[in-house]
Amino acid sequence: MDRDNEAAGPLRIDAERNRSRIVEAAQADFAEHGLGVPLEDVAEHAGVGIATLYRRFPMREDLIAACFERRLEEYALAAEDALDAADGWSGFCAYVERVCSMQADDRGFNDVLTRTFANAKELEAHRARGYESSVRLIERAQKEGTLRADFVPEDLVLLLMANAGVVQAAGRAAPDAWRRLVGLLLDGFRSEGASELPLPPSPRQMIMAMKRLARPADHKRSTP
Amino acid sequence: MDRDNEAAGPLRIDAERNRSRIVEAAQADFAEHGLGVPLEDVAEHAGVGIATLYRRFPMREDLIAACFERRLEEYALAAEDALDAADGWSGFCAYVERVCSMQADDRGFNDVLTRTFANAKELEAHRARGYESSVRLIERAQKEGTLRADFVPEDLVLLLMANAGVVQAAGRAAPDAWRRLVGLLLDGFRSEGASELPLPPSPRQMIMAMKRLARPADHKRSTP
DNA sequence: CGACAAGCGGAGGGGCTCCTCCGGTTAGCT
DNA sequence: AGCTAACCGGAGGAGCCCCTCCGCTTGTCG
Repeated sequence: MDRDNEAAGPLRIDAERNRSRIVEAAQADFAEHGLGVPLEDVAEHAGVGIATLYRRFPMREDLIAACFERRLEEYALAAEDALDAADGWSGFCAYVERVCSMQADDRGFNDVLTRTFANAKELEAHRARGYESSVRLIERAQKEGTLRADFVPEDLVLLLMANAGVVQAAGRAAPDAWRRLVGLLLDGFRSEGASELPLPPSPRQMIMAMKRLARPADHKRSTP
Repeated sequence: MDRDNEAAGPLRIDAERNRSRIVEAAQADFAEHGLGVPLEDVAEHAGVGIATLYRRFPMREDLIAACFERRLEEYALAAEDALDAADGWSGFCAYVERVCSMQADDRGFNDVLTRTFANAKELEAHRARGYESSVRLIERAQKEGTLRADFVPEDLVLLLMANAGVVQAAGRAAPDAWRRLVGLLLDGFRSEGASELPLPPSPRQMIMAMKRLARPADHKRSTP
């Protein structure tokens, strides 16, 4: 946790209790409505005043970090677990499906995955860990000859973005739509019958894109 | 156009001029910022008062309809053109690339494509026309044996949603990222080496999803 | 040219959300 | 028990955007 990141001793027990309630409420609200949920709603669902929420989490990003550290750790673990699979391809597939499933289950996490957080060290550390393992996962499956040779790590980010789009658009109306997309994409990832592809975006470009998404939001996106 | 859909004779010439300006400004703003752009900005860019905009387009959807009828017609045409291609597969690929390219070029159109508009007959008519042609495109490529046999029209909607996600996330930071995704997906669409897939969402489910997106917006989505 | 319908635009009320200020409350320590 | 620092929460200003009302302007037609 990052509770005591800012000097200052441990919280008073009532404060600690409120903090937990806030995080729990936020996890539920983020999961259901995405990262843009009004903080006043979170405070209300937690049964605390809005000021209490702001005192504990001065920036929305702080609350997001507290809510998603676990999830991002699981994300990193998914890649590490997949390295233990019997063969490279099944490990790769299991990884992809597990991560995309996490996206489908949590609308907030769906947002988190394609965004960077400048001031949340733990979050970014987990992301980096997951990234490294996924690179090894790719290499292993490629050496095995099952994953297409021109596959690069940025393609995984593309997969996350694409899946985010489907999860976002399909929502509860078609809760399993993402599985179909992932199935189709995995067939595209096979080296068997792979055709020449446009160049992938560069790592730098992907990072820029993820940074861009972290900003205020150009304009809400949906019809208000 | 739908200018005179509501009885009432032709507009006065100054009014007609203002109307055109509004549509032009809106096309630009929608393309750049998505359908959620503040209408006050559109009015300002058009050089008219906000009241003038609302008088001519009482609902945001009216303005959207006026702005995107052409684009949606082009969308329908893309499928019809593709039916003229030398073979089924290249027609199918050309269609997919053309439509996805349109998404990448216009953030508003990107939103329009995965949404329904209850009160915009022309728009929905074009969409239906495009849909029918795309079904024939699919059948043709399947009979030819190049497109996987289990491909269904809903998979095209999935493609649009996935591409929307990439376009949305990558934005200008990685303007060609979508090409890579489309390339990978097209490889997944080939019948060569196709593996068994999860069931596709039903047509009804896709329609529900597109209707859902048309509503007020559950919660803005991005961090405010 | 003159009258009047059609059109114009800005002010402003309303809703939503962010975030802060400050007077009242309470845990924890002696 | 009593004190104090830590904590609480609601009121409310600020910003953004939606949409309407209404007094003024202008095209059009006799």
